[in-house]
Amino acid sequence: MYRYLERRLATSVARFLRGRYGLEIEPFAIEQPPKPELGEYALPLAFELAKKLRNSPRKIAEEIVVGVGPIEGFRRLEVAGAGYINAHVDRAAVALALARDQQDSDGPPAQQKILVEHSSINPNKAAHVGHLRNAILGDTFVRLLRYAGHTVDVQNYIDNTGVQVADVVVGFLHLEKKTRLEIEQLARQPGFDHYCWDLYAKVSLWYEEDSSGKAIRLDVLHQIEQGGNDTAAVADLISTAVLRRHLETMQRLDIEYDFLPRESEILHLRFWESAFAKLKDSGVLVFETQGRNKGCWVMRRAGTLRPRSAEDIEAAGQELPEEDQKVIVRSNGTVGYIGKDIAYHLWKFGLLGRDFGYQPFFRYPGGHQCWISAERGQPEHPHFGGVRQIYNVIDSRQAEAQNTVIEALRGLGCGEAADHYTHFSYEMVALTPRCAMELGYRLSDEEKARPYIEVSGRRGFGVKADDLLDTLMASARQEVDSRHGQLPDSERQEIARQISIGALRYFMQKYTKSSVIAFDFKDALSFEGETGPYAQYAVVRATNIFRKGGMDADAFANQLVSNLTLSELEPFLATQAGNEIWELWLVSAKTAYVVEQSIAATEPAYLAKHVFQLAQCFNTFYHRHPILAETDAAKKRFLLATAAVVRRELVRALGMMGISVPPVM
RNA sequence: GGGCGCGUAGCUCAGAGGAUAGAGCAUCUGCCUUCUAAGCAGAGGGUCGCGGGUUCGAUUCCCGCCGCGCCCUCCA
Repeated sequence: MYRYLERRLATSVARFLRGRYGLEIEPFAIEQPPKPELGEYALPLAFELAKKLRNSPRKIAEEIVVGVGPIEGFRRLEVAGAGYINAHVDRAAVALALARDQQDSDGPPAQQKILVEHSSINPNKAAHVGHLRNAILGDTFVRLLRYAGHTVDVQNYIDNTGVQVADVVVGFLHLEKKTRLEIEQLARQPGFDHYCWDLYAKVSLWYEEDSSGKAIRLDVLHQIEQGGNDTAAVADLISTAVLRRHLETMQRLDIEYDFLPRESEILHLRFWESAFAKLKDSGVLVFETQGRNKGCWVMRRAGTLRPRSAEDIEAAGQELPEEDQKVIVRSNGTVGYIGKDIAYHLWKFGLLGRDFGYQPFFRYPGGHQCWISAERGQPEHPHFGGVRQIYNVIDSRQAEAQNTVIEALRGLGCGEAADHYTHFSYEMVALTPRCAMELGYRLSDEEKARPYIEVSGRRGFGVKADDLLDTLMASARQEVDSRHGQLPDSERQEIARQISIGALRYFMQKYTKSSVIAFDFKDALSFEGETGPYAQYAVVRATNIFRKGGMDADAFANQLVSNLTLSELEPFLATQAGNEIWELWLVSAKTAYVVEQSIAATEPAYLAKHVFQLAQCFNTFYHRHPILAETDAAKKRFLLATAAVVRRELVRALGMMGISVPPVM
């Protein structure tokens, strides 16, 4: 609604500017005035035009206000300040449309499938807070896209043949001298991923102390990549068990996947062969015959194409400077991970000419089936890949690698695919020095002085996802017990679960992507202020009003759709006194607009801010208007309608954040 | 050295050409006989890293510095 009116306003003003002055200056800025009584939209347009039209901003604004004439859905335009044009909407009409839950119709959404890749955790140890940020951002983005009407496939890429898995295999076979049977037994234990966490740190330490380690690692890695041997079997056993643990951890947060493509299939189904041929033919890859990278197939690293003078290019010829090279195929003939990634992404866009086999892997309690790649799959399976648009939720440290893959696609003549390849880049989760010390890690003086310290799997340094969830759960449970001791244990448990998830998911989404999260238990465990539970609590309060009043909140909201009339809203919104409550309706009307912004900017934090604003406005309203005590029947109905609509929008927006609301708190 | 990002209140962060720079936490002062205080109201707290430039207007855009982080391996 908000978005729709903004467009209508822009079109009308643009039409006038064209007709009256012959000006084409769309798009122009449309912002929100600082106070509700100043209207819903503000155009600073006249300031810009002042010089062009040789007139004062105020005069121009007046001319525009008079000239544009009436716009459907708007009460009036007026000049304010030194030359702002403020637009006032027809409040009651907007509110009625909102109460009726009328969605802006942009025509049918494009039914093109979108592919979102997120999580992609190395299956060699337990997931940590950094992985949680990735998965939560990715999952919320999926929910946003689905809310906007898109069909989305969720993929979680599994690097089950890389060095990280090899390291843990080295740990089991060479350090702990475990047999395959013993590893199998361990892998069935509940905390297997946590066991691997410690083992991985132990192996990393051992490499530093024992120089023979690196050679063993290389040998193990080669055997894993090759497949069809005992070492590879052990690696598969370990990575599959850890993967299951990761899926279970994410399940705790209501995060599910559709498909798990594995690197082992990318290798064994020879995806690279097809990609390599294309890359050579198109000249994206060149064979280096001298210098450091002699004998390798290399390509230009993304971001190194600097504008150079003609002479420079002449002198350098076709040569790619060594520092701008990225090795894709090593001199021993093996492929690096960017090469595999290029092949994988050609598959995503349906440009590779090969496909995975598919096997069912994990069934979620709701019945949803998650598939995994296989060399020989089932004949019947859903179709994955071959999409037109993709989003990769990968942290910013891989920006250059991601851009290199995009440039490879472009170089292959797949510009269309490259344009629809979005690296959903976000900053890492680090620990505050205080948090690191609380966890018992020794820090150097230099580290203590830093604002944050990077998590390191190699050092076993970080906060494990399950541990954080457990801590949050215990803390929430304590709060629930202190308030609702009379409720049965299972109910208290479920409420605590919802609150702990709400706290965690909100925490991970309230920061913008470009901000490093310096993790601290104090902030993450907070249930007050700008947090998930704050927003959940606002909904619970709204629910309570209806319950105490002998009504059902959802039923009431549903009735409004057909029941409510313009004349019931008009008297309470069109007045000065209505400003404060109108703000609540206005913020509620913005949900669709915020969703659009969040998707366009790949920024879930916009949605989190919106949720908080809604909850905050509602709490103020709640405090100022004792609804059930209201004696004026018409006013009471209006206040109830307000509560019902805000509640609906809050539940909806929280749902997109993957946060559900308990019945009581 | 090159690339990317960050620097805003004591702390953690929003804001990205426009109206008086915001929020949460922390500190202090009030408010539970009321639809639940996981809440509300209020107070203090700012040379928006520094210096230039563009503009009617810059915390926001451009340039140059300074500080911090990440990436730049025939690792993934």
